[in-house]
Amino acid sequence: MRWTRYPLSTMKETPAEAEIVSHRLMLRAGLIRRLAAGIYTWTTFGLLTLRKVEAIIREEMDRAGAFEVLMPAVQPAELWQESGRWAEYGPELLRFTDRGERAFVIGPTHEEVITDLVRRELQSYRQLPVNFYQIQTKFRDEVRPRFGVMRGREFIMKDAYSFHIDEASLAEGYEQMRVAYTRMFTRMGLTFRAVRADSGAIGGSASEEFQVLADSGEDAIAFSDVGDYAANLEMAEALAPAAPRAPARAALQRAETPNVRTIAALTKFLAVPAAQCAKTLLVEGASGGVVALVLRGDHELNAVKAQKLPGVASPLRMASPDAVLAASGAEPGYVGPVGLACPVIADRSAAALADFVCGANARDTHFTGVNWGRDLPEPEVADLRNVVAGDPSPSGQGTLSIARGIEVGHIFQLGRKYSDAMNCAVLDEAGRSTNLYMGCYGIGVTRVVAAAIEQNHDDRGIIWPEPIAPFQVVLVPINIARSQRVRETADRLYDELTRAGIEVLLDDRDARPGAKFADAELLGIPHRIVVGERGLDAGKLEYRHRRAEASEDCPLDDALGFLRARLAPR
RNA sequence: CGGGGCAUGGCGCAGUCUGGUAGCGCAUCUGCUUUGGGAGCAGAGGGUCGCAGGUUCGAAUCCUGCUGCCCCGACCA
Repeated sequence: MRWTRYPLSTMKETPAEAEIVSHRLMLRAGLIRRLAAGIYTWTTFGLLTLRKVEAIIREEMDRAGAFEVLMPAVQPAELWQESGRWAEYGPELLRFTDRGERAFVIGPTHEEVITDLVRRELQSYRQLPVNFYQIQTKFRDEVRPRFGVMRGREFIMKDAYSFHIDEASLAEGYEQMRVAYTRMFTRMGLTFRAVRADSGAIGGSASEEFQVLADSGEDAIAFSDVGDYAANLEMAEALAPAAPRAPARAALQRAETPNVRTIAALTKFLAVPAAQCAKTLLVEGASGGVVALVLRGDHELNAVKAQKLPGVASPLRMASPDAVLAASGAEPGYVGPVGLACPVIADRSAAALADFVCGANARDTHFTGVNWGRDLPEPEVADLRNVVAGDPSPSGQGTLSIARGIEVGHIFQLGRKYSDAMNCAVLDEAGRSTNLYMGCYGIGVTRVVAAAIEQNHDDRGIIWPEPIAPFQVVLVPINIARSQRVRETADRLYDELTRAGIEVLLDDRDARPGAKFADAELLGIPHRIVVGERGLDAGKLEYRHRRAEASEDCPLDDALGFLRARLAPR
């Protein structure tokens, strides 16, 4: 493509609304333009990448044996009333009526429509299992759309729904999707993890999120350096320390600690490591009263784990300062498990402490040399904390790292929720009507593009992973208006590379070199060839990969061969 | 939904407090010069100042209402 004939406009300045890198770069590079809150136009240029992502998804879904369909964006309310979600779904569901006052929704997802289709079309277990997918525009009236296309209201999603005669078949279908997703994101050149997720309200036995790793991600995930264990931080189990608790050596002593209310202050004041301190949090109990949760000083409470404990109120609520005073006799900052009347639950690591430091339940006082079993009863033990980097993996292999991720895909075993509600059944081998088991599998297609940028950029612009780059090569002729030699060489190269099937953007604008370089870097095209008088004199072109620090020479008479050796196979 | 903020040419902003000719940078167009890291000079085009009322001789500016958008907290692809 010749730049001067292409509807592409870049921006030097960033629109004020753009908060995160991918949003800024997508606007500056001209991939998207905003129409309304959370609603964007994809430009001709932006579509190049979007279509590549879609193509990879299609190929892998087809390879996995799924069948593409295209369902309507507009759906009748009756289906949603039948599934029960008309009432369950909140204001995120965009509802409207047509001229005949009939109620409709704009689909945020398509379980109802596909279930309706399948119950009409399939009659026999012989037609199963089957998986239908589509790539289609969805609408969710998000409370707070933000970050451009990352959390838009209108977005493109690949959603797939599989149907099975029994749970074993569902598990197989689910596993096939897991494999397909892994192939897709690998092919897109993204660094990602399949993460165990809380199957949550939807229910079902299994659920995994596919998270693209990026520092700006909204989700924290823990993953092992050995094997493929990965889980949401809330879900990752913190194992008990491998070593048994050390024997008590120190004597229980009372220490004056005026105005020392935090672990940080305590470690300084008494010159003890945080890992030798116990912090005691009082939370509301399930049936009134309070419960003491004891953690090591260097650990954080995991609210999801805590509120799952039978004695603890769910959702988790911290006890009020008054309740803390009433239960412990001290204000927050001096609470400790010694002599507490309320139930005490210790994190596995805290329970393994010996000779530890904790609050003495009296103002300006702590205990040192505290030991479970000797100075206070052995506590109830539970997993209460967030895992931290370096913890052993719950899989038993390797140690954990913590990273941030962007959720780009989610696969679920739904079970029979929709087939029961909507009476979606076939006849089984015995001729009995049987409701089907369902799986559902989503990918945020538009979000994938944003996530790819979040993961792959520098301060100059985007750095596209090659498989989803809008162009493979950018040709930058220097001083094209003056030098006929440069122009002719660039034209010839452009024709040659294009004929060879390479996607080339020729920057044939009469612009200064600096402006062209800056734009090429902003657009993030992986391979750059510079044509200039300087090089031509020496029979050379100049090549540089978008990630490379420096340029290298490229032979003028074999640019094609030179490039082919560097382009990713398609 | 609760809290805060913004709305002035395509983009980024000043002007609003203290009413009086609508301005700056970038971008765009023309000409000349320039050409290896976002050029210089000269000129040009482009704005119902979010919308509707009101106050006033006069409103971007003051008052009222509305709308749109952005940012901070509970979900999701």
